[in-house]
Amino acid sequence: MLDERIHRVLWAVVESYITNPDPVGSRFVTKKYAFNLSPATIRNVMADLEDMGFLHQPHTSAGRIPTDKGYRFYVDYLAKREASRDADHADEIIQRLETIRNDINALLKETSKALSTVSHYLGVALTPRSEKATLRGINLFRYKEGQVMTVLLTDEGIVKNKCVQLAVDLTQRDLNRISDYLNSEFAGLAIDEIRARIVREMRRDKALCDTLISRAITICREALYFDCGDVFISGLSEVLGLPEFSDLQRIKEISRAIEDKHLIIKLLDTLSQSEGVNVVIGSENLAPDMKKLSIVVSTYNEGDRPVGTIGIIGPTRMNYLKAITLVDTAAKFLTKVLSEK
Amino acid sequence: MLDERIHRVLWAVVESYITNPDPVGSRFVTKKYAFNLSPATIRNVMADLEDMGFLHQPHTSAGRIPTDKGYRFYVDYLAKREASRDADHADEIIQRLETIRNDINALLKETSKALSTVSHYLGVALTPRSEKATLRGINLFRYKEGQVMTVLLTDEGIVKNKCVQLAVDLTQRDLNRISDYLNSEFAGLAIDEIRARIVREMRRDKALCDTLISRAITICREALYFDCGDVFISGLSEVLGLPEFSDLQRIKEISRAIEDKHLIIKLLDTLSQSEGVNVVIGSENLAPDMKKLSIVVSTYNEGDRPVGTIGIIGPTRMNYLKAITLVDTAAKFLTKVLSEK
DNA sequence: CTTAGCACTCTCATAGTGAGAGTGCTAATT
DNA sequence: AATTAGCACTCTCACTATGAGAGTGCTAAG
Repeated sequence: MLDERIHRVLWAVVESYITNPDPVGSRFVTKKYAFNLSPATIRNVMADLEDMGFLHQPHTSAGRIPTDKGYRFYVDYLAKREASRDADHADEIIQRLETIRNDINALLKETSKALSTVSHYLGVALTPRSEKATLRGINLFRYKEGQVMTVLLTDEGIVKNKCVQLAVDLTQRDLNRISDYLNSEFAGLAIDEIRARIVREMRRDKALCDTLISRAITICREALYFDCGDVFISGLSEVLGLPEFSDLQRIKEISRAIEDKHLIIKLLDTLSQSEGVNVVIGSENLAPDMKKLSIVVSTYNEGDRPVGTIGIIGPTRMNYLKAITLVDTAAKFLTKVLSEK
Repeated sequence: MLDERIHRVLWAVVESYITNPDPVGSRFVTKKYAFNLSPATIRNVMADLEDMGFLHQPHTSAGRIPTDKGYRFYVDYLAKREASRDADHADEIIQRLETIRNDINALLKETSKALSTVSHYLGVALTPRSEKATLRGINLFRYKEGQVMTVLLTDEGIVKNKCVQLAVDLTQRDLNRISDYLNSEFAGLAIDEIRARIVREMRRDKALCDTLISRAITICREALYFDCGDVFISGLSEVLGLPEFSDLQRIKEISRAIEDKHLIIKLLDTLSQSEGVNVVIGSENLAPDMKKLSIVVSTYNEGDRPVGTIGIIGPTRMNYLKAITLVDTAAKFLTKVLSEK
C-alpha cells in the first residue's frame, strides 16, 4: 500500500533527525532503514512529503528535516502504540524520588532535576496550585509590633507563610485564640471556599462585629491572599550541550524564558487542562518565545484531583518517546505519593 | 613624581577596559586621558607595568589589558576615596525593595533581581543562615499517620518546615501539648544552642524518661536538622549580553556554576567573613570555575549580628565602583529592615 | 628623559576555490 | 505504470590566500 510507504519514510526521517540533527538524505534513508528501494524512489516520496508540509529542505541539495507537522505525525503515531516504553530511564527517576517522599517541595525540586538529567532537556515542576487545596491547619505567631506571621498547612503538605500587618498589636494569647477559632471553622475546607466564605462574613460582619471573629477574618483574608505557586526549572546546562543551542541568540531566548517564571507557570497551567501526557510541538505553542521548543507535560493528582504539573521542555527535535515515558512515570509516582493516606 | 605617572596610566587602562573590552593602546591612553606625553613614552610605562604584572598583552601588537593584579590595584585605590559614590543607581535599588519589607524571602529574591538588573551582572542573595538565628516559636501539625509537620519561626522572619516521621501516631491534642512545652522551653534561644541542649537532654533522658518530654525532644531534634540556607540568583540573561560571554564554553561554565547552588552558598559563606564590602577578583578565587569571575559581596545584619550575604558576580572586567555602591546600599537597607523592632 | 620614525608582528575580515553531498529531471528498465 | 540509473546542477563548508589596520619595540635624535 502506498500510504504505508509514505509513513515509513516520514517515520525514518524523524527518527534519524531526532538521533542526529543533520538533514536526512534519500540515500541514507534507504540504507539505514532497510528499504528495498533506490534512493531515487525515496526522493520522490520525500518530495511528496515536502509538498504535504511534513518535511522541509533547508536549501536545495540538502537532505530533509521534519517540520512541526512532521513531528506531530510522529508523536500521534507514537501514542497509538503505547505499549512500547523503555523502562530503564523511568526506573532511574523513581529511584531518585523514592528517598524524599516526605517533603513535597524537595520532591518537586528533585523531580525537575531528575527529569532534566535523565532526558538532557529542561525539567520543570509546578508546585500544587493552592486554590483547590484543602486547609489542614493555620497558625499565628506574633512577629513584630502589629505584625503577625501566619502559617498555613494544606493537605498536600504545603506550608505557606505570610506576614500580616495589623492596625492593633495583639498578644500571642489573643493570636492563639484567634487561630483556634480559625482552625475549628475552616480546617478541611478548600482555600477558595474559605475565601468565598470570608467575603460573605465580611459583608455580614458590619452588623454583628464580634471583635475576635472580625479580627480573625481580617487576618485570614490577608493570609489567604498569597502568590501563586512556585516552579522548579532545572537543566539549563544540559540543554546548552545540544547542537541546536550553539547559537547565542537562542541561548539568550531560552534563558530569558527560564528567568521569567510567571510565563512558565501560566504556560504549563493552561497546557495541563486534559489529563495524561500532553505534547505541544514548536509552532503549536502560543507563546512567541517558545515557538522553537516542544513541551511534554502531565498533571499529577492528589486523590483524583489534579493539583500540579510537571514536564520536559526541549527542542522540537526531541526524543519524544523517552520524554513521554519519563514525564508519565514521574507524574504517576507523584500521584501515588500524594494520595497515600 | 614617577610613581604618580605609572599609577595614572594603570588607572587609565583599567577604566578604559572596564568601559569597553578592547585592548588599550598607548596612543589611545594619551588622547583620552589627557596625558601631555607622546604615545612612545606611555609605551615605555606600559612595558614597565607589564613587567610588574599589572598589565598583559594578548599578543604582540595588541594593546594591553589589565591582569587580576591590575584590577586589585584599581579596587584598593577605589576603596581609599570612598566619598565618591554614584547615588542614582543606589536609589533605584532601595525603591524596589521598599515595597516588600515585610517578607524576608521576597525581599531577598527582589534584592538579587534588583542587583542584577541595575548592575547587569548576576545578583545573588543568601537567606539568613539559621544556626545563629533565635527561635521565635515552633508549631506542630498532625499530617499523615505517624507524620508530623513541624513549623519553626525565627527572629528574622524565616519560616522553616519539615515533615517528621514518628514511630507512634500522636493526636493533634498531644502535639499541641508538645509544642506548648517546646515553646516555653526553647523560644528565644539560638538554634544551635537548642541543638546543643537537645544532645545533653538526650543523654540524661534515658534515666528520667517522661514520655511527653522525650517525644518533644525527638521531634525537635529532627525538626532542627534542616538544610542550610537557600540562595537566590538572578540575571543570567543580563550576563549573556556581555561580550566576554559570547563564547559558548564560558556560558556553559557559568550556567553550571549557577545550577550548583551549594557551591555558591559555600563560596559566599566563606567570603563574607569580614564586615563591609569585600571584593574577590578572578584568580584570587579559590573555586576553579570562578577563576575568570569577580565577586563583590557584603553581609547584612540583624542588629549587629551578621546573618546573611548578598553580592554581585560578574566578569573580572567589572564596573567595580558601581557594583560596590550597589551591594553596599542594598546590604545597609536589609540591615535596617531586619533590625527595626 | 622624551619623542619621532620606522620596520615588524599579529589579527581580522574578505574573497576565492574545490570537494562533497544531495537534489531534480529525464530516459531507460522491469 | 512504477522503479531506477545517470547526470547536470546547486548549495554548503572548510581551507587558503591576501591586505588593511592597529600597535608595538627599538633606535637615534631632540
